[in-house]
Amino acid sequence: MVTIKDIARESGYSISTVSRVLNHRSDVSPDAKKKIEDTVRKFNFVPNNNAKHLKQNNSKAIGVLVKGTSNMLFASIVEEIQRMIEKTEYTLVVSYIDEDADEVEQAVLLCRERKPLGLLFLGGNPEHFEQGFEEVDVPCVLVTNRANKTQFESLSSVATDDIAGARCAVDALFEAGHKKIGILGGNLEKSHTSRQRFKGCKESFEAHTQEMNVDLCYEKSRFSFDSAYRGMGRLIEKYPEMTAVFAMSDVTAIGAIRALRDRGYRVPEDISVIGFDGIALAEYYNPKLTTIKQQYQILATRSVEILFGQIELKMDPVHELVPFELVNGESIRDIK
Amino acid sequence: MVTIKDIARESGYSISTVSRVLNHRSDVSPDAKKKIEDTVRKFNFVPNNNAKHLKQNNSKAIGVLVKGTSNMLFASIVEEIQRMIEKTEYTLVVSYIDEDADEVEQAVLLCRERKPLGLLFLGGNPEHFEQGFEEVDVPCVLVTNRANKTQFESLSSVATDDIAGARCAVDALFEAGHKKIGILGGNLEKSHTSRQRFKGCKESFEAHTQEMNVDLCYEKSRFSFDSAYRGMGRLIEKYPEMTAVFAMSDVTAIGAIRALRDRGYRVPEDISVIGFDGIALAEYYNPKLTTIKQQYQILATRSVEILFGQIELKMDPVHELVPFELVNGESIRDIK
DNA sequence: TTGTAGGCGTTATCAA
DNA sequence: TTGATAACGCCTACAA
Repeated sequence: MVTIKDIARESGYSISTVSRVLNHRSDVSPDAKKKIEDTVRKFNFVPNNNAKHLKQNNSKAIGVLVKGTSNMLFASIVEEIQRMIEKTEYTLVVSYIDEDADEVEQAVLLCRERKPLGLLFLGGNPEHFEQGFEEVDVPCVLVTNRANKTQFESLSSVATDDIAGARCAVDALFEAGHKKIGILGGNLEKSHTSRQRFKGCKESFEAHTQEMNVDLCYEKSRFSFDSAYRGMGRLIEKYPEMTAVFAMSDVTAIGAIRALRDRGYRVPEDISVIGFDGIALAEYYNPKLTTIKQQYQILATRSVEILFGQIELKMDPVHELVPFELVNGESIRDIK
Repeated sequence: MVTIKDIARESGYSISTVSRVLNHRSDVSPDAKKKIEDTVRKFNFVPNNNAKHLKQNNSKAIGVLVKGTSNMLFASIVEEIQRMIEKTEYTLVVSYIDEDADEVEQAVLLCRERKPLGLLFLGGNPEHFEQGFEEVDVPCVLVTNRANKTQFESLSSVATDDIAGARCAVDALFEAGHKKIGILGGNLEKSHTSRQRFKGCKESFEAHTQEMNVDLCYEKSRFSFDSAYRGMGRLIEKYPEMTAVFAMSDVTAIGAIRALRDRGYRVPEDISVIGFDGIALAEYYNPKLTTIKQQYQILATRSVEILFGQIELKMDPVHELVPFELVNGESIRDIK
């Protein structure tokens, strides 16, 4: 392994001068700079990160905690974050955890092990932050969930308004004349997102003076194709008069539609389905999914910007909402 | 930050003894062991990885280079690899690169920067390895592509037989009575996978004594929904008599089907489509995709096993084939 | 502008 | 069974 020492020896300068050149500092003569850069290239020298960070005691790493592996929206957001980070000197440490796991626990571990300068939570339960979050001593941004009610000095959030989004989705069903509406969502005890979207559903039901019988119309599933498939099976069995379903994610919607078709229902002719997220797949599916589109690029961009603001400019945490959009596909039938 | 020094002071032992306990060595008295472990717990001490690796000059990291971000098969494989690695003391460094990029270049960089103990290539061009690969001095496994013709001491491969798989796919189309078959695949100059699958197509054409007019029946696209959508548009325009298409991935197939439907063709009534990969989505799509299923779990498991065999047991490289499977969906129509 | 020397947190060698 | 102490590769006062 070639070290800074070798470069010093070969170039005829001292270790410190080499170090200065490596760190692009100004107090070096052009001569020294050139000579040293040449030998660096010649020997293909790359500084040892461990040694560097040992001294500086920081890792220039940004941690990303992704909740749920089948979440295609998160996949797009991660991709976008990656694209932004790779242009900087930071590196990304991505860690996937189960959609029902406690992200704060994982965050504490990640901080201890990798010493990141900041953390991005893709999905996450604001309530989890109430306990244990003190141990996380770096700036964090909760992405796709609001944390405006928490009072942490270092926790920002960038999210879509889940309540309004879900309400908009269910409104769309009511406006198409549907009254018997089922809901296929996550675990209301564990998933804050699901709880928020469920609130939106309730608001819509109330606004349309429609009773909601939760036991009948709500069915729980994870955010994956197969779990949604099974969930939809249970839902249609207990609520066969249903004419429309709000699925709390596009992946869920697709699992649901498959389940319906396998039981002989046509979508949207017999049953309408609306999704949530607006992933790329939505417009390639048959039928094209009508869905609430989260602007994943903006979510990603703003998250990273805010995190860097907190890390480098010591800015105060902010809580932003990113507007959503109702995308009209072919999965809703107007029965008025 | 609490260091090994603090633990030494607080426990009343020396740094060396603490280090011994930390590394589970036997030459420590039970007394010392207990006392030190207690103070470690009390102070929530975690060893500094940088210092550790600086000294040991290894990082216990496994690098994963993923070619193509929209590749859902790779996503599943990565997930599976993650699941395996997280049970070990190794950590994973995942890096996504463009599907047409040079993975060996990236590998060299990754090695220099992170000093991984081994590398997993998800997708990759055996030809790229011919130049520059000497610089990669750690064991590697090429996943989903065969490298049996290369002669590197440290390069294994675990793959599906792309030639046979593609041949099987096109055979299925011929056997359903199709004669005018289009192919939607990758860049034949840059993608080894595409080239292999294309070979399989040719074999099938020959076996069915069918002329292949490449200019007419082949169209190029990237492995993403939107690129496939546009590619299919071009293909159907230049070859409107086509009754069946072999899409070189399921994602491609879905983009293609959307393109066909948007132009008024029904699948499979008017045009049959067969995919490749067998991703989860395939059986949730409408129509269910007929496809060549790659066994991603086995691919992932064997890759990791082989890599560890090379790293820890200094085993020789091996080149394995994992069997594929024709999954019958609803996207092919029998026109005999 | 350059060089010397000390230290970052850990492991490993050697002597006690 | 323990404890000094010298590395590991780099950065950074401070001195020249």
